[in-house]
Amino acid sequence: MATSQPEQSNASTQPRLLVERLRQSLLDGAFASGSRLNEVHLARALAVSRTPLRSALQTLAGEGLLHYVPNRGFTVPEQSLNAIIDAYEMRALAEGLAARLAAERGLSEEVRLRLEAALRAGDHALASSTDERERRGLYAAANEAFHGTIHEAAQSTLVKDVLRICQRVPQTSSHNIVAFDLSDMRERHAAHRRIYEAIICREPREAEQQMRQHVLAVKVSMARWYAQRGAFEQSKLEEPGLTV
Amino acid sequence: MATSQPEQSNASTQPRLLVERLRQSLLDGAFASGSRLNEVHLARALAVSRTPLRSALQTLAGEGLLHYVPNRGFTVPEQSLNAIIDAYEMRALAEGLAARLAAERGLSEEVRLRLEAALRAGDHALASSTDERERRGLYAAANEAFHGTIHEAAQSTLVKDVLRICQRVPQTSSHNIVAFDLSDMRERHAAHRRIYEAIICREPREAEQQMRQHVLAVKVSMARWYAQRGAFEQSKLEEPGLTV
DNA sequence: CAATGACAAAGTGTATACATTTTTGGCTAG
DNA sequence: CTAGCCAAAAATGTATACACTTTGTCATTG
Repeated sequence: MATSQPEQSNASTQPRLLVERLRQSLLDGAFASGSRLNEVHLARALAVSRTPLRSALQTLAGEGLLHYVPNRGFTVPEQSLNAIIDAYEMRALAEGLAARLAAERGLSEEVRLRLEAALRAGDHALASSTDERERRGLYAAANEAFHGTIHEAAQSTLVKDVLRICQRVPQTSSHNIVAFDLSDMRERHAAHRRIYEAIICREPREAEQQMRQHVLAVKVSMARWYAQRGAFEQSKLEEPGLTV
Repeated sequence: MATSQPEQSNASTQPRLLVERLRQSLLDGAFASGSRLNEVHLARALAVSRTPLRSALQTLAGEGLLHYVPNRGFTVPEQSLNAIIDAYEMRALAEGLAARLAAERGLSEEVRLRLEAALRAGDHALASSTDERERRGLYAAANEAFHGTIHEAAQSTLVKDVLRICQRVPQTSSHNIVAFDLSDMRERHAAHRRIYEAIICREPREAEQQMRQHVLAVKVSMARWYAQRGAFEQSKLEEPGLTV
């Protein structure tokens, strides 16, 4: 097939692209929790052969986004409510560290501009009178841009990787803000601004503290939302380790 | 080859075993920092074909233990001194969280016994009059057992994975204690006991605090050691991002 | 009728051939 | 003598065939 294909030579190779696509799908919850991924079917669906697909799956398993059992293939891990809470605790610490490092090391001009752009995008999302659905989309993008920029500003591959791992639980992904109502969003946005100021003023402790509280506040919103939704949508709510 | 081999059917498959072996080698520094891993040579050296080897390499790349560039294969990432420091900061937070979770959730009988065994092993290592080299080995094992047991006790896959990532920097691996002298070891051991007590007494805050301080103390020992050693062994010590 | 064992089907694991890309070494032109 | 280019070699990427393992089904048996 490789010979018959025009091969656009995108500088990126198949496994790399597959990792991206699959990660996105997994975070969007496109695959049922606990389900097995059939290599043959999936390869056909993605129009690649098993080899590059397996490469991608192995990588994702390494990241913890998939679970691998030797002769039984790859499965989508089931997340318990406990795991989601833990993920937020971990994320709060890691994002806090990222903010602290950013404050310690300072922002390059380019990064500072991007951070400010993200804040303005948040302003815009909250000010716009568009429908609820669109506002949510806009704010999610601004939110993701804000956090992503700080992750970069920390200039630590390790911290960035840890944060990626923390967001492997779809419910903690920063572009997933279903749990927010409008007042929540306003509060989050104000927190973003406080964090930004602490970083700009080079106050590491303050930046870390603000960021931690911010993420923990998100945790509470999320937990509240799940408690409400879970109450009538899913009756299998039993400790310990209820799966959502 | 699969057909000619007796195939001991160890319930574990080749890639799995390879991941273990390679991870160990990488953490032990068996491969030069920055070097490229040649798939053909490595496969021959490990007596497997390229396919399972690549599986293992992809997984390790997913963990961040290797760096992968599309048409250029796998390389051992170079660690800057900054990266090592960051790794300790992150590890301090993650281990602290693990200790807190362990204290919150309590220990099963079996885990508690293992933790106590690790402490006794530490006692033994410090009390024994064997030579310096053997003491170091014994203490490293006890240290690893202590921390590893707490990681399990936290009962969080995510926290465990984060900790594994933190230790991908060889210099932060808990079985790597080259930086300790005897008084260091005694101090670390005393800290272990305090952490153990906080967990047993179900005091999450205290456990987290003690663990954090403990890991940060290790960071200082390590940094001191590198500063001394680096002074005469490597002259390329230049900010920023000096590679060790 | 339930339990069990054998067989078939499906799925994963591995080896290998070949395509594509990168690297290397030498050659020529300036 | 150096710079740049071309071809050959080496290394990585992908497809595919086949081996092995698991799983599901059906018939046999207690």
